[in-house]
Amino acid sequence: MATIKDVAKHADVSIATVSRIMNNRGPISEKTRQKVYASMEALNFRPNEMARALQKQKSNIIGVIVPSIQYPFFSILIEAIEEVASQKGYKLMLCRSGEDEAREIEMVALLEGNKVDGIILCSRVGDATIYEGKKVPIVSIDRRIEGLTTVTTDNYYGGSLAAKELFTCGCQHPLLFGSKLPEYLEMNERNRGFLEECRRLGMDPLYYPVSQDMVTDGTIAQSLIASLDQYQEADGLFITSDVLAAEILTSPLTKAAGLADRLPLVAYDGLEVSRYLDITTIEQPVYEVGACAAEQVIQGIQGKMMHAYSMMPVQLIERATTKKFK
Amino acid sequence: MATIKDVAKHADVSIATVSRIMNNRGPISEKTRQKVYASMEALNFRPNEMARALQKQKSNIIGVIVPSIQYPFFSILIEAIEEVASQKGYKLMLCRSGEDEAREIEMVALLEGNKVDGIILCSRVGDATIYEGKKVPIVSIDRRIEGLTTVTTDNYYGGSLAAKELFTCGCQHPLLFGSKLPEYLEMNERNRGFLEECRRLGMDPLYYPVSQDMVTDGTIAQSLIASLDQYQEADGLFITSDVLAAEILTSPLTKAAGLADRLPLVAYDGLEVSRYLDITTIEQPVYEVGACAAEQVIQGIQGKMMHAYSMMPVQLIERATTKKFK
DNA sequence: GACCTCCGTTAAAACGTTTACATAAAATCT
DNA sequence: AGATTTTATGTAAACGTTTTAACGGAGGTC
Repeated sequence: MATIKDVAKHADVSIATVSRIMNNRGPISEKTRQKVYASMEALNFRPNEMARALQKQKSNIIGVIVPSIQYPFFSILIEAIEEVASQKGYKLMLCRSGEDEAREIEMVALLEGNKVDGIILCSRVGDATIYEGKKVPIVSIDRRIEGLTTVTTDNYYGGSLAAKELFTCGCQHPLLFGSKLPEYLEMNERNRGFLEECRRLGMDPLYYPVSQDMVTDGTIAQSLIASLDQYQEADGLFITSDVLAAEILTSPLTKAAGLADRLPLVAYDGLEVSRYLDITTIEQPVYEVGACAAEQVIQGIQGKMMHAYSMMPVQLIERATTKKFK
Repeated sequence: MATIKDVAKHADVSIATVSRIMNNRGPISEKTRQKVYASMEALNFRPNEMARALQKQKSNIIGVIVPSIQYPFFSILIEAIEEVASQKGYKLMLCRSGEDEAREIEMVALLEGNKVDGIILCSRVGDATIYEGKKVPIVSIDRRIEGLTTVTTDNYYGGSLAAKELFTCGCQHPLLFGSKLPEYLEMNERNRGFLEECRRLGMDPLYYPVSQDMVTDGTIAQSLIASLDQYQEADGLFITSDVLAAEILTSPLTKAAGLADRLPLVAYDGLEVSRYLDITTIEQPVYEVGACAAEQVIQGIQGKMMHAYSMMPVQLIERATTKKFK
């Protein structure tokens, strides 16, 4: 691969001149400029971005850390981030933390070692105070971290929308079926919003926390059946993710139980799958969250002010799983 | 951020010693080793990977180019790639080409400029001969490119499986409904395999090519209805992607037409959505394709031999959309 | 002609590493 | 004890850029 030296030699100028032409700085006569362009062309020259980054102390790389890549929420997020990043001249270094605290910490360190200019972090676990002192701008998604800028959606309102929707279906004892979450996650707000709104509306909500294991090992439908056994009075369902709801609704177990016809259901996320299965859901503007995070982190990189906290709106998408109960 | 110089000064040794300790090379007395470790600890030192890459002429970065990030096929692929890459000490630089030829070329050049050690490329469009001369190892997914190693699945067999399945449903005039594809894409083989197998079985297949636009602008169900109007004799459906099939099956238009009850349907890909909607499909081992591509590219990086061509098996997943016609 | 200014260019020192080579000290052999 | 090997360390030149400071020449002013 040709280097700046080769170009300089070929064009019979100094490397400084070539560099200045590449970066449009300093005065350059039109003649040399053309000569150098020609040489670049001839040698098929591309500057070595690593050398550049080293010298300029700026890599134009944004690091992204997600728990999973293929989970639809995250893949949309990544797509959004890449779209605004690439449009503003940044590249993406992608890491997967797998919901593992140690891995997450390691990924941040790895990105720092790779001198990324900024980091977008979807942290789900562990103590986040370690991120406070960092000099590289970090944007956290869906988790408030002291000192970092956070982008999230209005989970509390989303939860309350779900409650209202079940209320209009005539529910008295809606069952909240979703992961037990640490307080510090914004997602927890959707549970809180739901439960509080239920009480405000005079309903008597039930809560059946599920563990992450059930989701991955395919016993989730089973536990729903179990929970309905336990809470005989349950007359409505709030399942806190579309994917969870899809797994449950399409399981032979729940189909046999005629679940879909017996209980109104509201899910959460607004992913494609909810549309395919005609599930009422609370839609989050996932794409916008990603875009906002990317914009924020770039602001930070450029030394401009970042928001401390951005919250995007959510909305109810009314579909069959509640409509047919009205 | 502390550099190797700071560590050297702090430990009162030369930077060469620190470097040697970092890389476990050359003899080092236990005493200095401990001293240096302590200094690294104290200064919270992390080597600058860009400087390292520059010097060693090896970045430990693999570039990945996909048309879209959020399309499930690709997000699974990326997840698989990242899994084996990170396990072998490589990082990922992720690019989105958006099915755009110019962008794709630009992305390859960009990755070269960033000195990635290898590239995994999902090329869908344009003339691929430009990639032939490259010195960086490139693995192409689902597209044969002269001189590069290719990883794909047995599309021809997949197509023929679909034909057989429709045959056992008693079809005589199955309709192939899928994107019109350039010859050079392996995906085209699934069309060929389907059509040829149909003829071998004595069926008389129909073919309605769809354009990419219909998929994105939501008129896909409409065109299916149109195609069925045109081919009144159609008595079975092969839709060449799960997502397409899902869009069609869940559209109000086709629901009204009672499509699902009238025509047996085989889709393609084996994505989650096919399970949710209980669609018979041909499953591709997407994860394994990604893993294989990553392994191959790493082989190439290490100067070992790469396969010229790897083909993974596919399998029929029989579900409701054909079962109920048997 | 001496002095200044501007313009175009270059030489050389960074950026943070690795590594070939040199060297000093310690250990082993006569 | 001296010669030789081995072990541990340091010096300095790379890697491919950017950028500061310096420089030579052209043109203008006095």
